[in-house]
Amino acid sequence: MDVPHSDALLRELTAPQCEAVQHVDGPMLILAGPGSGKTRVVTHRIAYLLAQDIPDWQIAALTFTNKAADEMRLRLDKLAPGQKVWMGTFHRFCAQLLRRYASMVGLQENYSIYDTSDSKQAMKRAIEAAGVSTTHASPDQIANVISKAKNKLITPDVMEGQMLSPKETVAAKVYPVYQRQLLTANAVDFDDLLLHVANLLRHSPELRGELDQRFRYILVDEYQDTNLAQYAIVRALSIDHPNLSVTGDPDQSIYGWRGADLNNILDFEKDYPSVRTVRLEQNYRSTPNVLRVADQLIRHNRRRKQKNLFTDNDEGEPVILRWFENGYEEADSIADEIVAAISSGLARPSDFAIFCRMNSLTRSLEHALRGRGVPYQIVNGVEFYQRKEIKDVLAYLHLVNNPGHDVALTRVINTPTRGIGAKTVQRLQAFADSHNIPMLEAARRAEQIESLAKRSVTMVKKFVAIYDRIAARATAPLEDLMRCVVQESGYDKFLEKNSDEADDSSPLGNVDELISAAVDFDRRHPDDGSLEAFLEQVALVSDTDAFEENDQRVTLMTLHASKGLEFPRVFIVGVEDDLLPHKRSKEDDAQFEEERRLLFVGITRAKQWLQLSCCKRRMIRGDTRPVIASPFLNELPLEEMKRIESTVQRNYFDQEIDQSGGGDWDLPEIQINAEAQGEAQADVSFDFGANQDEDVFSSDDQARESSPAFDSVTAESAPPEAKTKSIPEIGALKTAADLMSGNRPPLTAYREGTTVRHYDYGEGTILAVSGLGPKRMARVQFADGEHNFRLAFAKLEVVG
DNA sequence: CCCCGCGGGTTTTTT
DNA sequence: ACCCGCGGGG
Repeated sequence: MDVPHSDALLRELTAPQCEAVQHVDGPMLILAGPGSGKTRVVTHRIAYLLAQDIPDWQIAALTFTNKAADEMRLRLDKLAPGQKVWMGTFHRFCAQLLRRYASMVGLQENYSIYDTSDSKQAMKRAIEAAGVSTTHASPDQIANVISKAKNKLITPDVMEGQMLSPKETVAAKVYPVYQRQLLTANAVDFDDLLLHVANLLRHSPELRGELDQRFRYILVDEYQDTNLAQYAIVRALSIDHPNLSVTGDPDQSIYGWRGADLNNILDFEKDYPSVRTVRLEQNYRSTPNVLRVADQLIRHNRRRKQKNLFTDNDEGEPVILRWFENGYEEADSIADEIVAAISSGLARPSDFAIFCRMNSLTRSLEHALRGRGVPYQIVNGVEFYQRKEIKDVLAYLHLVNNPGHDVALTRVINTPTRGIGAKTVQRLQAFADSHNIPMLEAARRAEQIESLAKRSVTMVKKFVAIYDRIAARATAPLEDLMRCVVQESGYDKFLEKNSDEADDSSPLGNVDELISAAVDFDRRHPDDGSLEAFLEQVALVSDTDAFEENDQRVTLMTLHASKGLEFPRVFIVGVEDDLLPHKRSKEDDAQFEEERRLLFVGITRAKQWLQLSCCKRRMIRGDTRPVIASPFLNELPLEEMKRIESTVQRNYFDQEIDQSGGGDWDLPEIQINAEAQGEAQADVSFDFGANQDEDVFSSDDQARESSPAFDSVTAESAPPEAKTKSIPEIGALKTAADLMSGNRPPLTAYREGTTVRHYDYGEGTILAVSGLGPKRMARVQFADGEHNFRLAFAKLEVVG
């Protein structure tokens, strides 16, 4: 490791930043406003600690997302190359501790991490076993109550003794059963990762002392979003060596609904009386225009610490507040504007981000962008790893890694169908429950289960044989193991039957992509017990981790996912009552204030330009309903903002009557008629699969290559009238699409051994290609190392 | 045991 | 609009 020089680290830092960076021992609270260079301060401080000869293994930096940890690691590596400071999410930190001390909480080290849907399954089973009725508390509600309890470190026995609401009473009966079943399955849910570690530290003073000693310097990011369990963990690790430094901003606390406790940051100074508090109030990100809007808004919150945000940046453009007739118009207008800005050369797709309160609102935006050939990425909940075929294959792996994983067994025992029905599974489960053994064990003893038909016993035994053949390969490289799973289980035949070769997002293509992920993992982790590590990584990836920077795409995401990011130009849609603030968060002040913070977070992501919009009517669950503007809008400095109201008139059926366009908005009109638009969209979606989860879209040469209809699509999307009426617009559309694709050789031009050139990396050789259609990947060896590309979008020139 | 069609609930945000 | 779970027919 290269130890940096202290002096060099302090150059180019402001006085408060320097103060924070030079703080070494004792607790510190960094109140960091949005865009105040927080990551810079944290990385510099770690480098500073290293410069004081503090060993890297004594430092741990905890973040909320892997993305944030990666970013931090990258930046720290520039200051102190080769350092081995522990960086990662709270959950990963706990997962690793728990691997080591599993036996102390009754687990084995190969324990599984249940994701939300796994634990939902497990919960249903526990409810059944506990024999409670779900008429007054749904499984979801019960799961919620239990999750909240875990976040507050309430164990089943403690819960039993408390005063409880009717729902909580039901949950309290399920809770111990659920926990016992998890232990039998050698599994934990997300909350358990924290809970087990917190309990471990509480009940074992020796271990606590040892770890406190080991992790002498702890840094916590986004401290305003920690819950009680997380609080307890860092507290326990900071008693003998209270060198705990936390960064956060009470105004950006947006995870209260998940157990985050704002008091953790508001009371930090009480918890650690010797604390040094540093305020970072200068903003380096946004224009004064944006900042004033944010500040005016957040002043309306009561539970906060007063901050004085300021910036030296240029005034910039006024923030825009815009009304639309409905969600479609909103989406179309935004998409048009993005196209106009891109085609005029003023901006790149990656300059834009669109935020919304709910994932479902991205639908119409997606549609509008897709129709115009604008590439975009959606950072949303329905991710790759949630897909059925992916979960199926992973479930086999889970079962190999942990034969006690009952959720996985239930999932795969009849996938693909092999004559083991629900009744049989139920009987296996009952047998397993009564003998307190995993279901796989019950399956092995199928002949002992009296209620099972002969035929079922045979089928179950057959499954066990399949499993054993797969499990025999447990220590093989992941790629081999995964191919073995797909073959032995018969899943490959099942996939072929259900997959459409042309459809890129087909199950087959997805499984292929999973296998390439495994190949990639094998390559990066040649030695460590890779199956377990792979499964852990998969379990702990978050939605926000999917966000890719430096990618020439517009970003669509929820306001929650936007935290920690920044974009030159930001649209926030649906700033409407009952949506933001959300209907269900208006019960109490705390929730209402959290909604306000959510908008604050969104606003402060914008660097140069910001538009808030709301609609007069919005389609909700199928039908269109009138909506009113968000009460938060009245809290903004409206007089200095640019307000635009759509003047488009609509008839009863929501059809446009008057085309006079939108107010003082001076965009070129890029509307093409509705019919043509519809057709173009239909055809385009045919090429790429009408899949909402598809994270990339572009009408590039890929489409040309695979679709003979491409030319007619172009013709149809630009009807003759439109062509003669508004040539520049059509030109603009084309330019926008071209920008995304460039002059790209056909995908078949990229093969193993092909020499290619990349703008940044220079010349290189293709080592391997994999995947299908827009997901086709190439691994390329450049002078400075290997890089992976999505061929459909990468700027790779074929040399020679 | 498997497949298909219907009806009801549902979406706020996610490690 | 969409997803999931349930019931009936094959």
